[in-house]
Amino acid sequence: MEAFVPFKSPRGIRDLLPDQQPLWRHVEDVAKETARRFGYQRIDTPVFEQAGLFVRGVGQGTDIVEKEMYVFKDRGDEELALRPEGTAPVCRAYLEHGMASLPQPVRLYYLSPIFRYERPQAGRYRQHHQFGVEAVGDGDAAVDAEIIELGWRFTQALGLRDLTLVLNSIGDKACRPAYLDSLREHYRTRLADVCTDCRMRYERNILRVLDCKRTDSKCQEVAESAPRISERLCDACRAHWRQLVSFIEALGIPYRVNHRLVRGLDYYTRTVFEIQPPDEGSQSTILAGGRYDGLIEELGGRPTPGIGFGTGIERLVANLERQGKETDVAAARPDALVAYMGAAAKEHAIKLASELRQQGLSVLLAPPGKSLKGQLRHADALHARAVLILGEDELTSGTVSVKDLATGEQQRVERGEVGGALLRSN
RNA sequence: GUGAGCGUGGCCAAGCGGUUAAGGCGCCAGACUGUGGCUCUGGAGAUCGAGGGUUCGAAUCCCUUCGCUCACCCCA
Repeated sequence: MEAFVPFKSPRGIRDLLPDQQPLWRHVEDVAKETARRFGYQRIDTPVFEQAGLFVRGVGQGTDIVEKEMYVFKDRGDEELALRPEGTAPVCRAYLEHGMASLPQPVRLYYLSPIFRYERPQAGRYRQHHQFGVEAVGDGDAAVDAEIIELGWRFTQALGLRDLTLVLNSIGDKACRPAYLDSLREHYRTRLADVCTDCRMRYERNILRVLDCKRTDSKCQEVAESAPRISERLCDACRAHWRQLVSFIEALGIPYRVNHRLVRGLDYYTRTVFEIQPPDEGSQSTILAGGRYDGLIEELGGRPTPGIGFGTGIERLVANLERQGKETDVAAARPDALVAYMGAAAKEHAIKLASELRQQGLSVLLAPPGKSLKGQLRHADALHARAVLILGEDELTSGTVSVKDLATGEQQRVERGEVGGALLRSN
């Protein structure tokens, strides 16, 4: 017989307790409001999709697909996957619902859970939540600027300080292949100087050697001396990039160009960007995104440009807490607790609580078997504003004793007047 | 997947080989019978993550395992 082990939440997956709700609601409210101002509409896609959507969209060789997806078969033997990122499902919905026939670009946002089978760590969980924004159907740099501005305004509205916007362009089908060749050429003769991870990246995804952070080998040196993609962009990509930078400057958003910024998902083209907090955490990136002009086509649609970003609520909240952000939202307090004495009063108490709730008040019934003193203590512990007392005296006179817990004042009120009295004192 | 640190009641936390495992918070109750918050008193609640070993004796030492945390990889 196995010893009984109490259940726990799965590894890397946590509860969001009542204490933390106000700050979370605040972040979500700011997200919704920012999206509204920019004309983005909410979309909710399912928590799971056909696994193939991500294999196709995100890329066969990516870590997300290769080792981080929660995949399972349903009873009909369909291969499904818990959503490991937000963009591919939105693009799937764009195609599935014929959004190509809507005015372009289609501006969408979502707030949804994301699942990745990773080793949990500070700011990283197997289930996390993203606020994501996508503009599909317009390849103009003005849309890049709009998306980036949306992300920037969002973080500013939350009150996050000292953030850095980092920009780069990684080219497109026209210019990237040649660049990758020159990058490979640069590394070919220097593989011995570089870490084992970089040697692996050299084989698997050469672009990623650029964002190696190791300092115990010559990776930094080799990466710095590598050819820069910004100098190898084709005319179209270069023009796009120049426009984007001028728009960002016109908007007065501070930014830094990092020619070594690349992103891990296969679908990115041209613009990639991140917003990073000041402290040098390892997974500190708070918001990240880019353009994905080939994705819709990859998913079976007509060639359609798109751009978007995702931002992790857990990381936003962590940064807000680190900044000492107060949860200014008052914790939910019951308006009243109904205390009663004796079996006869209990039924009246239940009815009274019910009536008051129907008037819109937040009302709790005292727990059974407690003395009046105990019931008052209970009310105090729950931060109730008032206690309504029903005892023999009140029953015979058809009244209720209303005690205000802040002032300690108590008065008899006609049974029918209680709701009004409470509403007035709120 | 790799490496390191840590696992004592709901939470925080002493103890570091030797009688019934401190304390604080929280919870429950009492302090003259229908009255809170302060104070005082009392109470419930721990097989010291689990399994094995060393020892006369282990929460304390060793091994294994699970979990948590942090870092790497990668990512929000």
